[in-house]
Amino acid sequence: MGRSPCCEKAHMNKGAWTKEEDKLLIDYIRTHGEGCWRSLPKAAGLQRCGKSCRLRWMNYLRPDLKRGNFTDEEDELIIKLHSMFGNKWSLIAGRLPGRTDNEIKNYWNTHIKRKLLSRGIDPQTHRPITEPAAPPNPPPSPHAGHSSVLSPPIKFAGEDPETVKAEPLSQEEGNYTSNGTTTSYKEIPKEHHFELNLELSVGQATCHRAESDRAANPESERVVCLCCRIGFQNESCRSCQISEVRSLTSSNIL
DNA sequence: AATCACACCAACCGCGTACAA
DNA sequence: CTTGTACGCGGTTGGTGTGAT
Repeated sequence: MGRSPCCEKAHMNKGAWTKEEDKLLIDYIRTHGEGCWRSLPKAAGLQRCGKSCRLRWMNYLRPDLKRGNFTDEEDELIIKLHSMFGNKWSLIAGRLPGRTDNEIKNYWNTHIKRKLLSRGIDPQTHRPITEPAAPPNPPPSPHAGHSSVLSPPIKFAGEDPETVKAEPLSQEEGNYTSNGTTTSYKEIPKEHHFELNLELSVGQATCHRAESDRAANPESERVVCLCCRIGFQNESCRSCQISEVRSLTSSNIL
């Protein structure tokens, strides 16, 4: 038994959207807001499936979308985020205001891949192409309940957040180089590993907001929830209620 | 001017997941 | 617990534009 179709395709338009269809969709969402994509087309008078409407809105019609070329800063941020998340385009898009996952995915496949290859970097592994293939290292599952350490580690060169660039570590026989000194990867203290803490903050987490609490109780462990390590663009952290928009910097991550 | 190759990007497709019944 | 439905995501496709020959 196959999956039931998301809609009755026989009576649906396909292909490029017309200006009239765009207007119908925009007008409807302006009036009624997003949501219930399945019933939206009929309510809006569109001969499209809900999926198609959602995609059109998300990728093209949303008023907060930034059109135009990617900046060099965006390029570098995408590279950096891709080294962290892999092909999790929605996660990456969440860190680039006004950009969609589809847009970033397309841009990655058409521009950044080539850019990295020209630098001699494998776009998938973010390691020099001349290196032997590393053992499989899938990106962390968004559902992972525990911290995951990316191994081998990715180094973000430079202390200045403005100059952060994703660079694969020089790795010769498991060594890594940082600040001019070479260290066996095995000897690297755990806190220097590039670590993604994907634990969901359920219960009490001590965030930036709680620095004062921590000062009052120095024995308490400083735990920073994911939202504070990575940052939310458009919504506040639901565990610590930080509402400021935080830009991604190396200091947020490392 | 015609044709071809390539790049770009909007849109589609199928799957995984969340959630309600 | 199972099942059905809707949504969101990532991979892929196909149309269009542009430059080279």
